[in-house]
Amino acid sequence: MTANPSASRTARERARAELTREIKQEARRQLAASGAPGLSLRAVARELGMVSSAIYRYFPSRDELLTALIIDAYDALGEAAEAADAEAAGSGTADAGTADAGTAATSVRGRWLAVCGAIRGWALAHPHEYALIYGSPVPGYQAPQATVASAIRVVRVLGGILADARPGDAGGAAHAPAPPPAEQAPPEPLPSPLAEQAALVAEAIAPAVPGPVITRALIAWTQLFGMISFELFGQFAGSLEPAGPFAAYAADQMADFIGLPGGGPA
Amino acid sequence: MTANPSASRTARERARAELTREIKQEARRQLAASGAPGLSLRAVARELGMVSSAIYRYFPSRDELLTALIIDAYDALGEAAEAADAEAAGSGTADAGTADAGTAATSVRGRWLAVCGAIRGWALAHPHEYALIYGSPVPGYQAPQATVASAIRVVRVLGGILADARPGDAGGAAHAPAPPPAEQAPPEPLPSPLAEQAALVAEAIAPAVPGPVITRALIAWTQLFGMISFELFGQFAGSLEPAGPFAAYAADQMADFIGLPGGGPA
DNA sequence: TGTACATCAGTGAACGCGCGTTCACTGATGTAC
DNA sequence: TGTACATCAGTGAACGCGCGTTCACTGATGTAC
Repeated sequence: MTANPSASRTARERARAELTREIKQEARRQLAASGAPGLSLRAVARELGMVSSAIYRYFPSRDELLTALIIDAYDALGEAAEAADAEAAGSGTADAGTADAGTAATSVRGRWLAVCGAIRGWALAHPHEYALIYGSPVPGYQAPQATVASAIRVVRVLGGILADARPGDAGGAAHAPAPPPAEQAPPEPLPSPLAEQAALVAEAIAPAVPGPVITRALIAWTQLFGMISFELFGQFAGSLEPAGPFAAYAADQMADFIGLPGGGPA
Repeated sequence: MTANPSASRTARERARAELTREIKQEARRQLAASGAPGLSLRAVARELGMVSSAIYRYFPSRDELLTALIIDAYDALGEAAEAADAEAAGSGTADAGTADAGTAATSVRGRWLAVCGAIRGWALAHPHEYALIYGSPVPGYQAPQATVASAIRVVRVLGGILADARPGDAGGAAHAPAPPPAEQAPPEPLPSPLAEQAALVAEAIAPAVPGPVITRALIAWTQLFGMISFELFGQFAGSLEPAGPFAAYAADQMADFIGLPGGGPA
């Protein structure tokens, strides 16, 4: 059992990967304690029992560590959304790709509600990571381009639902039962600068979905995250707390607003 | 012209008030440069040409200064909203009280759009103060109860519009022209825990407005601030930028969503 | 109007703390012949 | 299989910096008689 080159290289690299993970994990713990601006390389090292300079073998600077945490957070949220979508769609596998709606067991509305709930659920479970990616930007820190690929995942899930709801309504088991609630808007065209922006978003996220629908979905998107931020950041204190019922109601209303089939009396 | 007691007391107090103002102003400048966590009493003092300990004659601690800035920001935003509402309502005075809708020259829809625009405008003009009050909470800082009175002002403006839209539609010049766009929701009652919450909010903000309408307005409220936060915090980068057209469209759509009279083709 | 006293703004030094990052180093792990 | 060399993880000391807050003080401003 002599070590062949690739296996031994993996041995060292495995140790490296594990410590990298531990550093990020400890950093997340500190994030929860004192927020992004309070994240300190020295404190992380201290907690891990290493000398502060050792961290630099793994992350060349504090900002690089922050970037890694941001990407991880976007990915975790994206995964949560994808998993909820896949489960709601009835396919046991977590492959939440674009179409494949032939095996869908639930309505697009059910998927929408499930994904909204999953996003909120993740945010409540990881409030400081949520704040890291959707809160005020860390002063002096500029998120590199590398983060956008992960940031877009959750949006892509919402776009996928939207796309499935449209061309022939492939995802809709619950299409017939109730009358479409508020669907007069799509005919009206968008004002000029917005129409082009919506077309670009559609192209990236939900092809063939008309501009007004995309725009309404973007409104719902901002509503969802605005609501979650308000809940987490304390704006609901003394009024809408606990916010669960409001969040569920809002998701349903926004499903109507976008024009997803189904709805009506619960 | 000997100084009488009250005048001389005012002389010293006036100096005190002015320096207090200057400290806050400089603190705001630093907020813009390095964010809330980077705000430093020493740096403020340095910039004002005083020794760092002198600040303690004016603010007993860093947190107290932060609190003062937060209250000022809420008040500034509230004032901006009130002023926009008053102007849209046609009364030249800035008295944006509850009713007095008899002299209203514009529709409640116009007031809604004006206030949404003013809120966004203030946020764009003061991004760091906006982040201070609507961004991630400053770690280790707990906003005291004193801030809520100011925080509620902007919500009260929106509630006032809502209230004016309802009982006999007192504020609506543009009520007749277009058919009410999406008003089937109000009849349906809210689920239990939400209904009570909505009733409490209505009582504080817009009495006599039914729960479903209040709830829709709260959804619109979260949408508005979610959208502004996304714009300021960079989530629209590369898609909805510039965000003006989207913001205007969204405000209009949300006016429909709440059921404000008017609307239709622009 | 003048004097004795109290209040208050601002000073300067100090306390004790933590931070990011660099650098020359030791010693272990892996590689090539 | 054994040896000589290269790579890499982690050490410990140091650099230079800024922070919030306290404290005894000076001197100016205001107050009471």
